[in-house]
Amino acid sequence: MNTSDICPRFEKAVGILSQRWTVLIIYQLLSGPQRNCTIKDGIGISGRLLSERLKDLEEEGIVERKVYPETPVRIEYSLTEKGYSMEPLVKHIEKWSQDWIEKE
Amino acid sequence: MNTSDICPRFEKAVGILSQRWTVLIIYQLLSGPQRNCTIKDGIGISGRLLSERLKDLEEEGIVERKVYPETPVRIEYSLTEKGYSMEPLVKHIEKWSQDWIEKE
DNA sequence: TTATTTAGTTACTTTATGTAACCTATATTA
DNA sequence: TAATATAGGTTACATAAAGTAACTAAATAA
Repeated sequence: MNTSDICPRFEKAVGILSQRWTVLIIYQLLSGPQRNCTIKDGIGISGRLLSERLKDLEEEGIVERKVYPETPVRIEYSLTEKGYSMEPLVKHIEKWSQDWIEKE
Repeated sequence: MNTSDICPRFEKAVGILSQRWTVLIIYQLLSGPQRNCTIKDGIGISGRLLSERLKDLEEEGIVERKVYPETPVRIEYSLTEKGYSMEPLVKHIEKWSQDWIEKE
């Protein structure tokens, strides 16, 4: 039985962050809107998981999907306001890693 | 093929954070050294996973395990210096969740 | 001896992740 | 027209991680 008394919002945020690839996708999108294949090559995720994560992040209101009916069609993903609100947090993780993770 | 060009230290940090329960265990230990069962009840993790995570975190140098040969034996877990260095990060996550995760 | 307590393990089920092949739509080329 | 290429995405299947519950070990108390 789960008798924990942790704030549900905090738990939810932790749940988002602790899903594999989420932070790296947001990190990648911090350099601007980009298409599927660019994110893929940028962080080394598989196509299947990238589609799944982008869909999740869209549902969370963190990522936005835009279709440009050009030829060929262009589909671009970008961060929403909520997504950009995570920038300081992502940079904080990056900073911490520089200070506390040793070079291998 | 993984052609990503992400800083290995950042990747490592993200790997730690994105392991389920890690952040909650550290969060719980921020209120001071405590034993297995207290952490367990505090965050609602199963005994099996808690043991596994504490072992991982000990190996990462984030958590310290101390045995007090009393009767019955008391085993206490606490944050190391490295563990405490994550406090601002954890608080940052908490703050973000208050600002951006809606009540359900 | 028997029971109790706490930490931790074992065995098994369910869910998440990884990999590769395939589908669709459109455009380009032979 | 037919074959090829490209990008986004899905399907099918294999492996790894997480969840659940029962069990073990060590030490002490009744």
